[in-house]
Amino acid sequence: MLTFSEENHIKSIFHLSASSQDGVSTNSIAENLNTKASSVTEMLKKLSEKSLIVYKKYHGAQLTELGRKTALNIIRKHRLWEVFLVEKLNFKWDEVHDIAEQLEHIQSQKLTNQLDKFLDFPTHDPHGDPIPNTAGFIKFTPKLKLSDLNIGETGKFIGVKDSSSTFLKYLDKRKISLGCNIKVLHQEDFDQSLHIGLVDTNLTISIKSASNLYITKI
Amino acid sequence: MLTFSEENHIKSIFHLSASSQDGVSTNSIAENLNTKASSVTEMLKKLSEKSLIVYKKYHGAQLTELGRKTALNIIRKHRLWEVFLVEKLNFKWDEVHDIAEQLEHIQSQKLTNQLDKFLDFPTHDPHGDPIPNTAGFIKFTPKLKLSDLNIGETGKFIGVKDSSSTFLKYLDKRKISLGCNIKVLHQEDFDQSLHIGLVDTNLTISIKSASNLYITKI
DNA sequence: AAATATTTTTAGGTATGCCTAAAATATTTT
DNA sequence: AAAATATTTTAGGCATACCTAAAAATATTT
Repeated sequence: MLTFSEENHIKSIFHLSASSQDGVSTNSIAENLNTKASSVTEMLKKLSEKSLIVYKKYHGAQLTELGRKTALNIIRKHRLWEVFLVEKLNFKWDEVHDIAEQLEHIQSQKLTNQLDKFLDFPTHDPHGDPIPNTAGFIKFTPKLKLSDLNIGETGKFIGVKDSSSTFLKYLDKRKISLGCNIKVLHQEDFDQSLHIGLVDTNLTISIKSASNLYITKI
Repeated sequence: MLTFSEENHIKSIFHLSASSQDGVSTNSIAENLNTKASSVTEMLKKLSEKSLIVYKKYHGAQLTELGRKTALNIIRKHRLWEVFLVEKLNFKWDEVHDIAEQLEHIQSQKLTNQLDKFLDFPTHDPHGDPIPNTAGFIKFTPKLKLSDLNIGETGKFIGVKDSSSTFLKYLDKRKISLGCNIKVLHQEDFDQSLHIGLVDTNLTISIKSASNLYITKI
């Protein structure tokens, strides 16, 4: 049985591992969890003793296989609850994160699996992130960004990188929703902003926004 | 924002208030929460400072109006989640308590209300206990026990007093389920055990069990 | 009403999880 | 490679929420 704080650290290390080959730094975890480096150091020692991470002083942390399984189980719960909130309780996709942050810590294997079944075994959460299965297996999809497309190419919008509430609302306002097809029409020389085409409208978005949208070429 | 421990104490005081006119004793809370009297004393001071209870040294605690509202909100969440687990996720009525103990602490007014709506505004949980509404209003039903009926009288089974897993399983085994009609056929002189009649079967239950079943006369 | 028993509180201790400030180590710059 | 800078760890504190044991207050018996 892990504490909330232990679980949050494990999750943070998992997420930060994606973008770094070797150990995750103390500072990056601290920043991610809005805490201080010294607090993280303490926690890393504890997690190391519990065999959830490999920790070498001054050289960051890496999840063990057990740690990875643990992280994926928490992420599985988080994403399943997000689906529940959106599909069953009519929440918007920008409202679910904070509540799922709480629900992801509920301990009951049976609950998680029954919820999964109740939701008809969803494969992705409302932001397009894949949901790990019971065994901790997660479907890997290469992540192409809208900004990676060439002029004239079309992609299907399958997920967001930054799923902050403000960005999600920005997308809503522009009627850019998960699953829609986007064609890159033109790029502005001045600031690299993109003119894109949706089903029946064209609009302009910044290059920053474009690199927040995950796409598959079609 | 209250901690889990604070919420648990408030809830405990609420439940214990039902069976005692004046203040709830330190020891009874400690017993109820599986903790020690000294820990409870500490907590009572804190809750008193937060205006959730009225606490007089050596004379127990009583909820303030704010404390009562707080308790009812937690109980509302607990019971709604129990309904969810049984109705939507196919849990048995004896399996839901521990999970609901965790879920009752999730903070989101909107979540609670949307869940309520999703469940179609249930009035009672799977054990027959009433669910408080948003305003903290709880429907009072006089609690008659099966053991209070006279020989020959019939009652409708509407709730259990002790909803421990073992007792609920005992009822399942005997096919005694919420809502069924029970007629008291005969009482044994030797040990006061009751012969009762269900829809198509008769059986004998102890007087202890009979005083665990809430009934309305019909 | 005094003696005894019970309950409750206080005093002092422990573990967790956070903090700041100083020391130690690693990295980058010159 | 030495100096400067950045990162990480250690040391020492603080609040919460538990605990045991002793002291104080209340309740019960005689």
